[in-house]
Amino acid sequence: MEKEDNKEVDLLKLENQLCFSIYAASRLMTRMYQPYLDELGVTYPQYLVLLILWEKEGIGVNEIACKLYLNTNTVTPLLKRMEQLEIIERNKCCSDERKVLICLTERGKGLKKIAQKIPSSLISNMECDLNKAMCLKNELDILIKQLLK
Amino acid sequence: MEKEDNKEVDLLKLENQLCFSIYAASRLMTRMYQPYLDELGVTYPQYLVLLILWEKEGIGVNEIACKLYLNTNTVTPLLKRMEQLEIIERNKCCSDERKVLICLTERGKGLKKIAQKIPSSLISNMECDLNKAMCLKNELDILIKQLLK
DNA sequence: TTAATTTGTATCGCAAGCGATATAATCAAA
DNA sequence: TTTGATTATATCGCTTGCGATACAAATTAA
Repeated sequence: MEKEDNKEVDLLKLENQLCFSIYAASRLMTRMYQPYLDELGVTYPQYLVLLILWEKEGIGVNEIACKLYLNTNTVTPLLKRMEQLEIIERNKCCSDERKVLICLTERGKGLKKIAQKIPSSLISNMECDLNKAMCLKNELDILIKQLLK
Repeated sequence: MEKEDNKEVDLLKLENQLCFSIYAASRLMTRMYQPYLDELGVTYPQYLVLLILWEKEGIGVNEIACKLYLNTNTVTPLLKRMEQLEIIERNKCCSDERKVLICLTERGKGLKKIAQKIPSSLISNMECDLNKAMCLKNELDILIKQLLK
């Protein structure tokens, strides 16, 4: 009985929260990226948009939002800021006037070359075991799938 | 030579970013907490502050910020909002007038009872393997230690 | 004791992130 | 074809989150 109670109490400790570990790791990771992002002149979410666009251009706002698991009302102003920075272009789709298609500018394309070194720099920088990192990523991806259900 | 290039390109794909998995998992986790937090009438970071205060009261702003790996300029307004909600009290420390000591109000203490069920609800809700979850948490905590260096 | 430094919080400005809502274009149905 | 529903994006208001800066209390050095 009392054990049960203690168990409940333990589960409410900050140090036992999986959720907090994810939350903290996320912010600390972004901080680790900061110097590289400064070099690119973008923020972390903007960098994620670039990753998508470097793979495939001419996609809609919603497709970007889906890939990032973000709401469109987060992505819309994000993209507008990137347009201001002249990294991307936003053009109405001819066949469907509701859609806004996102493309890279030459500047946006050019940033890819600078970004190439980021992943390897980070890996060597924090001397992490690549296998362990991949393992961690797999477990997180499983969790994400669960959370999306 | 060409293989090397492809490798670089692959590392720049969104789907291969450990960082993105952490970032996405973090936001999706918070969304999972949302209904429970609504019941408490607090946000997720505010909930984390409560977890700390339920363990130990009368601590300073900086101590809270350190535990959460947040900057004090994030925590200060957060605490002010919690004061507005009458969940906590902010009182100047007698022995050191610079310090602001944070305590729970009766209301803040009372929320703990409602929160007790959150961890177990979440666990059963997303039918996750507790061992796997703990394993994931351990790996994240190792990562966090690395990032804090 | 006075001056310089450190410490603890707070303020400002900006970029997310999201719930709620709005708006226009498209599609479906009557 | 006109009405109603759906889709795609945008706007609003609020809370983080953080870099830069400010400021007062406390500590140290002189």
